[in-house]
Amino acid sequence: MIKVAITDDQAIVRYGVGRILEEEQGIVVTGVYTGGDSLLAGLTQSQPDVLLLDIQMPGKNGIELAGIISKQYPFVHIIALTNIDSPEQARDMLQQGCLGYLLKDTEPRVLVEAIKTVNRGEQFIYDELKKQLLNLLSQNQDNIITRREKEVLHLIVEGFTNQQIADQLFLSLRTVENHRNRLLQKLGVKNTAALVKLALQKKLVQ
Amino acid sequence: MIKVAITDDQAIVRYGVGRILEEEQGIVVTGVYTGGDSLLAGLTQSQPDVLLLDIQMPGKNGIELAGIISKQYPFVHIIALTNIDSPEQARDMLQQGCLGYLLKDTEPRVLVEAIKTVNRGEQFIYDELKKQLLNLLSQNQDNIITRREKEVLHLIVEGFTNQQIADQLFLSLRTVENHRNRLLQKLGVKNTAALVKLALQKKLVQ
DNA sequence: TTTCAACCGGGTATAAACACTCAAATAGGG
DNA sequence: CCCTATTTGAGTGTTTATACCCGGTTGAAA
Repeated sequence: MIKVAITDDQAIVRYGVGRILEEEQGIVVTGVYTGGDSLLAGLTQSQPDVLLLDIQMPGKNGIELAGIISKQYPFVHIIALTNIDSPEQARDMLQQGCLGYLLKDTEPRVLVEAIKTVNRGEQFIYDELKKQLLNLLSQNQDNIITRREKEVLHLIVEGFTNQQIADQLFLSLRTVENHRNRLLQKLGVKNTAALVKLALQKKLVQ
Repeated sequence: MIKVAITDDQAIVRYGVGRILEEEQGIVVTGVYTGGDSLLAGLTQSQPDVLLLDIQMPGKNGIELAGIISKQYPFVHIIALTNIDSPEQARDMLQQGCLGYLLKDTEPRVLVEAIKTVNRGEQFIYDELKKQLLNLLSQNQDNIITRREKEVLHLIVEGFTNQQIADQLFLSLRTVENHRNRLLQKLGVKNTAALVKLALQKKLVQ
């Protein structure tokens, strides 16, 4: 029997996953938690073989939690279960020690398959995501935006002029212009409009 | 007994909502559908009192479906059940004849309350959304962006310069400059960066 | 028919952004 | 410590954008 725990702030998801797993022989649900705090408390009592973990939750988010749990309970295999189809987020979760990444529109049999796979200590990632993760890696190799550049980019997106940015960061106007030019180069765009659009879409800034 | 139907492409949600409603006296689930087509087919056989309808679905989306159903079966009361907390989307759904708008992180008792409320033909919208809808209305009253301005705005966001936009739209550079200035005025921003950010965030362009 | 908003175009300025090159100080990893 | 990437600053010039102004046309509504 594979012991599975669920952590999700949405009651609908807790009920839904719970029912799917109850109908499955070989799987038993040993814990249902509504958030990070109750999860961490529950883990001190009993540890599941597989933990289904939501990412967007009030309080501690799934990324933090995955990091904490995979260090403290390395034998608990974590599957991220989320609504958001984002390779960036998947990468973060995998780096924190998750073995699986699933979307909530996953079919029940796939969910069950994923649980059995990670229970054996193997990774479970759907093919489309694998591709996206590879793309992300190749992108990140040449698109290294430095801390300072990100800082300047943030202020550009907020609508400040170079002079205003220079004043805020205690830099000369020239320095800010240079950072701005380098951003245009690195991101492969030609003007402010495209820069802001890219920054917002790729979530380089909040 | 209130007859309730569920339409959602996510199995987890179908199971979860199903269980919540089964535990409730006074409510009976008479239909569970995975998408628009099976829903429309099912409605020809039996009609629920309340329909829980997802918005993001492959094929026909919830907004289309709500329009069709509220015309064809005006006695079926529709509640939008979605992950996306967006007043724009809520407005669209309500305009299509929905009586309720709920997020999937809704607590079971609220879900049940919503069903009972719309079953009586009353609207069920949570307070926060009411506020946001009012804001949306007041914004739309003074922010009347004309067709042409929207067209220019779209091309600005795409990263084209005024000259390029002029060429594409067969206008003089001056005309485009004027449109651009009027956009800055109307939207109350001072430069391209802020304009693009606002346009993307307020979804004035795709 | 008048009125009004949208649309198109222009004039004249200044401010800001963009392109390219260069180089010194600095912080961080090996 | 050295090496590298980052950060910072500057020179010089061109291109775009922004801020005001103005008037003519058109189509739809009052």
